[in-house]
Amino acid sequence: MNRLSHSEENYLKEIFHLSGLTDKRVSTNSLASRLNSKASSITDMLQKLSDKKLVKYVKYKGCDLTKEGERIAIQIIRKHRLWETFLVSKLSFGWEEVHDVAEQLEHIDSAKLIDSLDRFLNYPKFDPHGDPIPDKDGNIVYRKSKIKLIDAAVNSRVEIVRVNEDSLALLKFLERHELTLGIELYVLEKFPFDDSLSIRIVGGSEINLSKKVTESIAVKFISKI
Amino acid sequence: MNRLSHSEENYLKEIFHLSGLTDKRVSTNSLASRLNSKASSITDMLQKLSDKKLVKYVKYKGCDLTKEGERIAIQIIRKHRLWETFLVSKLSFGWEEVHDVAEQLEHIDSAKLIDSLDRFLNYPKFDPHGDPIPDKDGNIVYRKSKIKLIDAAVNSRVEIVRVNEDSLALLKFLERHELTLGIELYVLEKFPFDDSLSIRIVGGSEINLSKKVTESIAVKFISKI
DNA sequence: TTAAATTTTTAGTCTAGTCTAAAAAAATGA
DNA sequence: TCATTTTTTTAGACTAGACTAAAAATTTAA
Repeated sequence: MNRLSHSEENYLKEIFHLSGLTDKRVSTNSLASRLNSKASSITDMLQKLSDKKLVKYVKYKGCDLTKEGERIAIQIIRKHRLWETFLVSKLSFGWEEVHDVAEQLEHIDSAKLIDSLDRFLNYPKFDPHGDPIPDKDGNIVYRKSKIKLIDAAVNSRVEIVRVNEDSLALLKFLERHELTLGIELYVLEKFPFDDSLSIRIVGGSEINLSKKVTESIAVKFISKI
Repeated sequence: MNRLSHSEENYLKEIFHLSGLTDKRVSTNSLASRLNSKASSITDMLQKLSDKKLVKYVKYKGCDLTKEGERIAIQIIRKHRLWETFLVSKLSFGWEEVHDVAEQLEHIDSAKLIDSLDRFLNYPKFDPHGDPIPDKDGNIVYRKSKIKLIDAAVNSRVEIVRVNEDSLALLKFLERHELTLGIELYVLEKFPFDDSLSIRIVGGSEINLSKKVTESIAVKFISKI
């Protein structure tokens, strides 16, 4: 397989993310908004990726990845997450600072580099946001018991295992309220009128979180309180 | 200053290398051959870089860098050499393997990244080929006493302080004959008919080296023998 | 010094990736 | 169901960066 352009790689990665969320075909418009691009540009590229047999594309019906497309997407995600881990654990970056740099580093093309980096970091299983790092062969260990904070039961004690890295503002907000990976929370009360949720950090203070926030945090159930 | 494309950065870097060698204007053709490109493409790009005030370009008379162009070129070289150092000292790459990967990594755009990497590596002064690494402000410490092996006096003892990294074949040749950085040699005899040179590795064997090789190695004088 | 050789530039093309505007298909809802 | 809205595709254009072929400038050498 010939080397892909950065743009092609970004398309594959985004199709992977979007189809993983819904587990079905990815629409042209959803790709356009995620890639900050126009629908017409997406159509062009999908046709090109379809010719290369990396996506299955049906006119007016969206697309999804072929086996080979998925394999490549997973390798890009592997690179992204290993670089993020490197930045945080070796270069002392904050978790909110790593995303943009990793978006660049994920396109570096060298199998030897990424495997050496993996070894150097001691084969980490999760990146700084709690997302699983695919191994060399593309296997991904999804954390089984993970649920969105918004879906957690009232009066349960939970641990933060993942935060959505897409929004810098969100990461800064979480950082400031000490809502970081590994932190444990009590889920106190749900407010249906605005879908907000009150939590207390174990050994810390009580905070009311908006829907936007509780949708972007994944937690693991620990116990009833 | 707006972010430059990879291509623009490569032009600046190459102009810097070529003008450093001759310390005068760089011709269109010399750039074309170094960049594996055609003279007409070079002309186009030089006009563009000239508009951006990064090179001084005079039709039919070649070019050289402006202050700003040189500043940028030096930062790219800093990145290239820091990444090479990282690959060799942290990820156990061989010195002959690092060049191509560093060519990609040098375009990653993040001041924080490169300064953190510099600190992580403990502010190295030279890269794995013996070339000086510019500091954050663009200062380069040239090794004063450095001369090409081809110019070294017969019957002197010298130390290898730099090898030209441009040719993979050369690096492999040097590796195989244990002609690596820090190694000491006796310069035994020059053969004017083919410009070859016989040396003996201190504590090792005698080798006859071609002009091509002795031009690509820089040494430091240690003593007479 | 001038004709030939070399180098460099210009002119015109090409590809990748993007865009806008218009057309076509699909989805929605009265 | 069928008209309206939304989504998607097509058509045509633009930019960056490269190329070939031909023209122009410069350099070399007789």
